[in-house]
Amino acid sequence: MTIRLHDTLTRALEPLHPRDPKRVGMYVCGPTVYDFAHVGNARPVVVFDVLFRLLRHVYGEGHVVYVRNVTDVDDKINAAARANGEPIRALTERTLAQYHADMDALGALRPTHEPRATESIAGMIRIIERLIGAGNAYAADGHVLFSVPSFAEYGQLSRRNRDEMIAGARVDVAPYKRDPADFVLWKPSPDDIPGWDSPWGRGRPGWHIECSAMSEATLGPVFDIHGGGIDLVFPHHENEIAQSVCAHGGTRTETHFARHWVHNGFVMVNGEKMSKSLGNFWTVRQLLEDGIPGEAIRLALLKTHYRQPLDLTDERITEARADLDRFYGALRRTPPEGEGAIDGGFLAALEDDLNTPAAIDLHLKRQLALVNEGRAGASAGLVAMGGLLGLLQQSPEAWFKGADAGGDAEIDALVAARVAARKARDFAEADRIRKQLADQGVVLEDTPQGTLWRRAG
RNA sequence: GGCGCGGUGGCCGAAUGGCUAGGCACCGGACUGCAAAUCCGUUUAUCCCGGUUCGAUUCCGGGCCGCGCCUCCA
Repeated sequence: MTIRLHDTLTRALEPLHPRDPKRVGMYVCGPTVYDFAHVGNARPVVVFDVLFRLLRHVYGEGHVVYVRNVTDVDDKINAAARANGEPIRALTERTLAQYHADMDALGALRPTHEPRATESIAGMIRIIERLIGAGNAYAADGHVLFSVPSFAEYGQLSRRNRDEMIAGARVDVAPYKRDPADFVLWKPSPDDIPGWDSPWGRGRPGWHIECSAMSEATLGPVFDIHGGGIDLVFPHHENEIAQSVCAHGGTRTETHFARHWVHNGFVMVNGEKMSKSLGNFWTVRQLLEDGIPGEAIRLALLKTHYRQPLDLTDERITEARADLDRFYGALRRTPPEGEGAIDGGFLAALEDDLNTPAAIDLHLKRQLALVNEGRAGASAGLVAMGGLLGLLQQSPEAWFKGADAGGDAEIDALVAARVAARKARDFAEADRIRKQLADQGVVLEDTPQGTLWRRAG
């Protein structure tokens, strides 16, 4: 079966036919590194990680190139560094390291390439020069601007026309723009702001140009999938298309740039949109520090289809933890042996526009039932299927007992004492110990193979 | 104001022009020294108003509500 993905360009499900099945290319817009990643940043990372895993499964591990950029030059970065009184480079390095740690905790694989904007300036300048040469851009007042009227297809992705945008504009039009819709490719930098020498003087790139340059450098002018959050459709991806298509001497998006556009929906928290003024920003780091396992956050994100709006709530996270308790509980009682087989229905659900809710609640849960039933090979299948979702890859002991081994020996001793009490049919003592452990958040489970324990969330 | 997305049972959440996923929770039962885990069983739905149709939750129109974007917010 072919993978089908919803394409923002056509607003319909489109079969994925890679240009080269030996080299499937995917570009996803990455973080601007000035602050901790919040759950809204985490959703595209997890969603496209699942797509990456699916593509690797279908086309082979070595045949998928996944690129996620790092935006390390940006006016928000400059402002944050100034506010912190720290060098820009220190801020971006520290934030990127934290980003990596957080995304690792969510079980996201590292992309094949992670180009940085600051290391891609030369490529940006080359594209800007090409655009000027082709009549799609012009220098004015130290800036270089993209001429939107020069690109007839402009607005196709977001389905806007220029009249509507001008009517709705809420920002004053800069005097050096020939057309109100024109956007900045390059802008001058004063001495106290990062800048690079260019044919137009010392300056820095506009926001959109970096992705045009980095995707071209890593994937070539035309590649298969471009992804990101739905809020990037306009203006970022619209402008990126204009730049890249025109720089590649073309007119049509799907023949001169990304062939499929995939966008994930917005995230809300406990029924409200996240905002700094409401003080309800859920950073991944904070959730982890609150003791919520990254895998539970990941599962909570994947239990909603990626294009749907997602309301992340405390209850959803609790439910995801309970799900994982069941999965890992079954794997603990029935350890997997050998290579697992991936259920056809499960794979078909993922190939059908990444239907992770169906894959999880229908197929993965059914596989869990098979494990509990004692079906041969079911455990290995469960782990293999989980692997496509980036789930169930740790040992059950690690899941239940946590990385923190402190206190394990003490618990083991109490469990042993209770086992002895039960053997002596001293149930009062056995129950006393159970209660004592329960008060510590430790839940016991007597099985034919012995007594197991776990730390409850 | 313009453009776009969404509104399914207590909660979550797919799918679909008719054959009415699934999960979680709840309740009942089995099992268990007691639990936990597991298994079995019961219950609840398609925002409102029109239209098309033999038949709509699904298609079309209108309304209400929530959300996003409208030049640098994932």
